Amino acid sequence: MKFVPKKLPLVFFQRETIQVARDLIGLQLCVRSNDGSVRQGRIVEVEAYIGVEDPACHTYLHRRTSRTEAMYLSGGHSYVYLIYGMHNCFNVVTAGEGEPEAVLIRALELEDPHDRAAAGPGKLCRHLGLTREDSGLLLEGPRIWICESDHRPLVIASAERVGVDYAGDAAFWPLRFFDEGSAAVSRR
DNA sequence: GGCCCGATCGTCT
DNA sequence: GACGATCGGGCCA
Repeated sequence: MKFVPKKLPLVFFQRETIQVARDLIGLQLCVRSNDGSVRQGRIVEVEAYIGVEDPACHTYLHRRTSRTEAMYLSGGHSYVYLIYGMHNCFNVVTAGEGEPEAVLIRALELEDPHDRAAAGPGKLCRHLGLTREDSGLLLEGPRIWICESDHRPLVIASAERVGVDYAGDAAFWPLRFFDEGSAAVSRR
């Protein structure tokens, strides 16, 4: 019987952030371009950013600016920001409205599992064509959505988050999750 | 207005 | 392992 991918409902994202992060591993992130073509990849690496008490999170201590406004939306919206003046990072907003938490999508496995064109948060945005224009969108299409996959990860590993040395103890929190069996993970 | 620095990546040694 | 690119965000004045 053929596997028919099913689009995830918004309630999937409106749960506890760490649980959503783990559950996202193995699912398909899909983006439709203006010309109608769809680019997609299997999520193999994510990081949880758990809100106002997380010193690594953009909304630490309720920081709220035009950039982070999308994080205050209800779970199931996108949050895309520019980093180092040249790379975009795509996040899935989690939990409820006014609970500014999110999951950073760090790597996708493409059709060729050894293709590393989407192995990193900046690289996957470039590959999918995602920019800050795509921040604050609902993840129920037509532009961006996430659907089920018939390829579930065998082992989900956890580790420290990348690039958050400024965050004190929080730099050591094991909030990065990845598919141990994928060659498309950004770092081991 | 000014200053510092970043949830990265590619290149070079 | 080190470093530069490149520019907006965040914070202070």
